[in-house]
This record gives sequence, structure tokens and C-alpha cells, in this order.
Amino acid sequence: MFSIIDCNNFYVSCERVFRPDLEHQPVLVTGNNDGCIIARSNEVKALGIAMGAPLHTIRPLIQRHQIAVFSANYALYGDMSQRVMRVIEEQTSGALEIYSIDEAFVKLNTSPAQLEPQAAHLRSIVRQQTGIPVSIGIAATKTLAKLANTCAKKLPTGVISLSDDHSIDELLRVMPVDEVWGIGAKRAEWLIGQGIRTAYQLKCADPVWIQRHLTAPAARIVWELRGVSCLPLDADPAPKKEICTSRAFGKAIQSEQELAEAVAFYTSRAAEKLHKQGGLASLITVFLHTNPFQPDLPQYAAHCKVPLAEPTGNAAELIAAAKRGLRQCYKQGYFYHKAGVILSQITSETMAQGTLFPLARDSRDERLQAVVDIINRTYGRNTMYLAACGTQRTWQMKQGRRSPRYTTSWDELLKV
DNA sequence: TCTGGGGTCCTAGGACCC
DNA sequence: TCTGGGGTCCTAGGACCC
Repeated sequence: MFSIIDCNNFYVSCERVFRPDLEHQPVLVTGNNDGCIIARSNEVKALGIAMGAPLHTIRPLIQRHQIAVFSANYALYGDMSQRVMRVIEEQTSGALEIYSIDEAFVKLNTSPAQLEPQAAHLRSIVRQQTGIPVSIGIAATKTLAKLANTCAKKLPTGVISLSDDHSIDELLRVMPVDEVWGIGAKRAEWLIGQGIRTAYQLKCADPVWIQRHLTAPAARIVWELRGVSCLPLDADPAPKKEICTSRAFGKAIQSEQELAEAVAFYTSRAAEKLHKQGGLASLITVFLHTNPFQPDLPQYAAHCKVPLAEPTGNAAELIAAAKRGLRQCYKQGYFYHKAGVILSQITSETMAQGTLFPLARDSRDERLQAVVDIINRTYGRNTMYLAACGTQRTWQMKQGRRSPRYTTSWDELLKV
């Protein structure tokens, strides 16, 4: 059985850990520059304040209801998240998939009767050791577990286990189709146009028909609603393929100089993230745009891709490349609202680059062969890209990629 | 020389998630 | 005045190769 453990109003709960006096008070957390709302307590939700609402549109409500407002403290939330995940890991023997900063999937292997008591116990331990309240949904598939979790949030016990078909269908019948995990605004609109309004109707739809008109992932959702698991637990997620750092500016920026400073800063943050996962990037994309919320002003958006000569994690090199990209994108005379960088074509540090030692003439063949052996043994054959000998040089390998310059032929390597 | 099928790789854009 | 900051996956279409 899959269970999903989801922190309730996570950012708000983190703030409350250090402000217990706000326990039953309305609390919200705002994003960058206090622009819009990114987390709400139940009290704030009950006031009808929407996720993502611009702060300035709800000033009167904040005053009237004395809502406590916090600016997001991502360092704190990241730290609290790690604590919660650690407790979950300690308490469950099954594999853990950290799905987001505030959610984790866990596979439970307990007997059906024990599922809810075990979850209730986990919930109280997490609360006790971290101060964070969580809800837990349990079912045969991830999609059903998510639905169970949605319901669990409304219960004082905070735990729901869906096991018998009858109660599952009962729940699906009252669940609007757009609340199903993976059904967003666009798909919901189309489904409703086809007369499919509830999760139950989606479950009964023909997956082949759904795939033809929507996508393969949408068809998978149908199967998952039927109790056929299509989304396995991923306990060992791959390193990030893209790393993005971007911000909206507090005020509009016109000068290239100011933009360059912002872009350099974002690049260094992105390089830190890259370093943390031990990666090297081969491409950096710079983008910038004006404020789409001010359509009366002239609008401009651009992005520029700058390939790196070779994969790098070096911040200075990345910043230099980002600045070159910015020079290409930048146009004078606009009020810029947001900019960012994306690092991509990421390879693992150990895979992508290393250094060969200088070789003495008489030992050359043996040592080169040793290097080739190590590479072939470690990474599989056909990964050799370039080998050098006789002098200290760097070598490169391309992951799973054929290149006109690759070879594993001993004679070729000797020639190189 | 012409034609076509089968396959891969890359890119852009859409949709979705938290 | 003031409108978040990350990510992933899939699809379609074009280029290219055999």
C-alpha cells in the first residue's frame, strides 16, 4: 500500500513552531518582495483568500481579521522539511520518496488492519518531534492515496486508509474531477466538456479514449483510480536535469548594469545548487522579461542560450557566460520585471571530467591500458570519448552518447 | 538516380505539480 | 505601488541517417 504523508499548510506550520501563540490565529506567508500569498492557515482559507492572491488586493481583510503575515523564510522551511523527512524515515521501514518540500510517499507493508493505527502513530511522533502537523492518506495507488489524503485533511484524526472498493467509489463520486492528482485546469475543462465531472466518472472512462484525446499520463490516472498502480515509488530520484534560479524584481529595472548584477547573483546561486548535486553544466540559458501585469507598457521578453566549451561547475565561468547571454538579450528602453538563469545539459562531475596523469615513456602502454580498463569497468564499454597520454590533459566522456570521436579501440587510443 | 520506410535526436511548447 | 520560484514529463515536428 502507498501512503502519502503531507504537512498541513507547511510554511504556516513552520512559522507557528516558533510562534505557538498563533496556533489558532489566521496566518499567511508571502513570496518574494511580499508579492503574493504562497501559504495560508485554515483560518485564512476559511476567509476565502486564494492561493497566489496578490497581497495588495487583500489588505483590508488582513486588517479586519488581524491576519499575521510572514515573508517566506526558505532556509527555515528547508531545514524543517529535513527534520520531518528524517523522522518519517526512522519510523517506517519501507522505502521513502521525498516528493516535495512537504510531502513524502512511503510504502507500508503492514497488515490492512494495522495501516491506520500505524499511520496515526507516525503522525503523532512527527508532531511531537518536529511540531509539524501532517495528514496521511493510504491506498493501493499513489493517485488514490493523494485523494485519501485530501479527505484526511478534513478529519480530526488526519488519517484515512482506502481499502474496500465500495468506500473508494463512494469517495470518488463526490470528488470533483479537477481535484484528482494530475488533472489540472486544461484537462478538467476538456473532461467536463465531455460530461466527466467526478473522479468516479473518470475512473469509468476508457483509458484508450482518454489517451487518444488527452495524453498517456492522463490515461495512467484512469488506471490508478481503478486501483492499478502505474506510478511506482521512486526512492532514489535522479539528480536534477535543470537548475533554475530566477526572481521578480521588487521594482522595475532599466539598466543593463543592474540586470547584470542580478544575473550574476542568480548564476552563483544556481552554481551552488549544481555543486551540491555534484554536477557540471554544458548550457546556460539567460532570460528576462518586462511586467506582463502592466500591458499598457511596452512588453519585451527574450532568452539566450550560451553553450559552454566544456561541462563546468565553475561559478566564474558560468557567470561570464551568463553575462554574454544577457548582452544578447538586453534591449534598452524597457522596464524589466524578472530575470533568471537555467543551467542544463547537466552531467555528473565524476562522469564528465577527470585528469590523466603524465606517463613515463616505458610504462606508457601498461598505464594507458589500465586507465582504459578502469573506464570500461566503471562506465561500461563505448563510453570513451577522448584519451590523452604523454602529457597532463583533461579527458571527457559523453554519457550514453555516440560521438564521432569516441573509441575503445586500443590502436586508436595509442595514436591519440 | 530515385523512392520509401524505419529509426534517432533535438527543440519548442504545453500541461501539470508543489 | 504591490501579481512566487522552482521543477518534470509528454508530444509534435523537423532534421538527419541508413
